Amino acid sequence: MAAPQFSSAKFIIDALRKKGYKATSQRIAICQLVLSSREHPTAKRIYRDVKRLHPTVSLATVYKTLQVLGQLGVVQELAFTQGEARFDSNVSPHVNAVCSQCGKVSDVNDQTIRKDVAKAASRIKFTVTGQRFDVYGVCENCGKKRERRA
Amino acid sequence: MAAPQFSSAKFIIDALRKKGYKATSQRIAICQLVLSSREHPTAKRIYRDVKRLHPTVSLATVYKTLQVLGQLGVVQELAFTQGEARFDSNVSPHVNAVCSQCGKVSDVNDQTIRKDVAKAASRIKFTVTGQRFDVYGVCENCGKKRERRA
DNA sequence: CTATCTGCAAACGGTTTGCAGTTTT
DNA sequence: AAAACTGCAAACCGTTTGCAGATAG
Repeated sequence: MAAPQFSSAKFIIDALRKKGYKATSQRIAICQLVLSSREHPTAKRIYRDVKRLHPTVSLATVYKTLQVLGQLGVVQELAFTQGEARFDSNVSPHVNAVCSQCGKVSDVNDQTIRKDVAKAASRIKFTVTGQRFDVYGVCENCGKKRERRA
Repeated sequence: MAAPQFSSAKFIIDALRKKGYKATSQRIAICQLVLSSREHPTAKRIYRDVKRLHPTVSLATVYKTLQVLGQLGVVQELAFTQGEARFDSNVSPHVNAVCSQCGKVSDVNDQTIRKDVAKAASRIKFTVTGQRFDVYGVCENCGKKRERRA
């Protein structure tokens, strides 16, 4: 069974209409950008990128569309202590490795997370709808830069 | 070996001075409240509580003290998509079970998280300084309320 | 005595909202 | 034709900052 083409226009239009949302061209463009990105982009980043296709698009529309994607369950918003939120289209359980030097967020897939979530939930009789697992620190690249300086 | 009395005045004053911070009475009170709480309080909540002892304290002082506690490494700030951040004095790896109905955040300790973090980090050569593991959903209490309604 | 801290009020910045006009269905 | 959406500007709200006076070391 092939994975569905989450970021194909057809798939997106269908998914939107199925839930009663209208498939406007701005919305489709934003969805494609977000769903095809592995960079955990911020709203501003998406805004800049979508302006290439739709120069008049507004940041408000980007935010509204990101909320729609959240409702569709295909994007998770990651709020951070400082600065903007990032939007993650990887919705399956995984680790976000957040570099405090360069800000990059990398996904590390790990099948055991699913079990951890289930175990923790069963211990306190909690019904799970989602999860977030971040590790904070320094990525390989920034670690090397540091060494060179030292 | 007994656990250190993280929330005793003496311990806090020592820890502050050791890092060059002054031990003012407001600061000590805020630290004691945060370090002894298992409720993952918001800044406003701490502000309200500390006002009982220090009626003239300001929200700004609360925020500044929370930053100090972060620097001391004894409190972690948890930013959420909507609403205020919460402050967690449980700094060892654990799961935060966040109820979307009542907003309560419960800790679930789990020794395997430490291993998961190490494993993910080694896979991408990441130097870890901290972590956050949330599960989102409905707590036992709110689940029961739901059942009753149905 | 000096450096740091407090409390106030104003600023900040990311996100949301209200609304008039437009587009989708 | 009705319902939903866009883009704009203003509002919002949690958090941070600048500063004058107070306090700790």
